Amino acid sequence: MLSRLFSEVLPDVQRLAHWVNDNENEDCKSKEEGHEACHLGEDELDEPLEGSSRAESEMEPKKRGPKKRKMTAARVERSKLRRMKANTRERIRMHDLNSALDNLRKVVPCYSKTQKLSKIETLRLAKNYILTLGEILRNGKRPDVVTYVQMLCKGLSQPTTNLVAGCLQLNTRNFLTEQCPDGPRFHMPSSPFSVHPYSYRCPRLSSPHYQSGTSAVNLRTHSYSGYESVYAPGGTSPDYSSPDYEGQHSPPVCLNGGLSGRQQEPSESDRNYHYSMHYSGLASSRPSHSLHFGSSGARSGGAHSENVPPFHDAHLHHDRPPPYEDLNAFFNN
DNA sequence: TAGGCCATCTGGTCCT
DNA sequence: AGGACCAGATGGCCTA
Repeated sequence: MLSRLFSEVLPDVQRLAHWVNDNENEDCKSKEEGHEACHLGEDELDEPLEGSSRAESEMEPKKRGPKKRKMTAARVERSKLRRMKANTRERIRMHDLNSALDNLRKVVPCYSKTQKLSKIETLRLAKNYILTLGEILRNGKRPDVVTYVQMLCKGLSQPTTNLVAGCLQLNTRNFLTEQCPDGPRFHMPSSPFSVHPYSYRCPRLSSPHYQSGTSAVNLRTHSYSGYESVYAPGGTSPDYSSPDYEGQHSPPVCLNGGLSGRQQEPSESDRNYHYSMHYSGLASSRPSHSLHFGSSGARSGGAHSENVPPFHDAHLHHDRPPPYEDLNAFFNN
């Protein structure tokens, strides 16, 4: 399934190649055209090498390394041209990278047109998403919605966590109540997560779009230290101890702050309802749970719209291509 | 104003 | 020689 998930993204990545042709920077083009027309003179073919004169070679010991060529005007010009071409290539390369990142943003659980996740947050969320899906397949059952959000939000900044939780329509109070039944320790009996004592805030994502007024979702997530416990109930967790494991470096998250949002505790069915909205593509055969709200459905849903003002254009992916049908079938079994 | 994020330029390294 | 990739530097934009 995961391979099919990747194959979904792969074409997008491959399409990036075409971007080069479609998005050639006009001004760079013209610059280059101007330089292409520049004919390099014959003089540069037999340029004298710096310090190559007999007198110099006799007086000074030979220097190691490539001999420096005298920078004639033609050589300087050609060097500039080379640099400009390199700059153009680099720019295109970075644009490709950003396009791929945009495509990735569209397939991770939470997508907002107006408030994009930062690059690093996108990568973190994507990683968590893949791990979560893998864990779901490995365990053969749906995780609890709280666990699901926790898994998705590991290592994410507070604003991103808020966004994801908002996308999931997760009730803040309920989440925290479950997560920290005995007060400020924020330690779930069912969760072996440890809690980091400090928080990481992303200024951009902590904008009102993410945390506006009553809808800010304040969740306390956990450091990576409890990863194995969550992802490997059967001891089959990936090796998170590898040196390159991002959890070592990513800012630990501790989401705190005042609670707001809905005052009512959602019922179990309510929670499942929210949960399955995220899985709507996965559980569409459940009439009471499937909800196609896309970018507007969340608002039209009415019952939950008051909980998601900052995420008005954020949506989950219910119109996903075939790879998600696997999970759909899975969650309907 | 500080800090985060980003785009771009640039020089270095590696490979063909 | 030239292209791909990378990382550092820099400046702009935005938000708290």
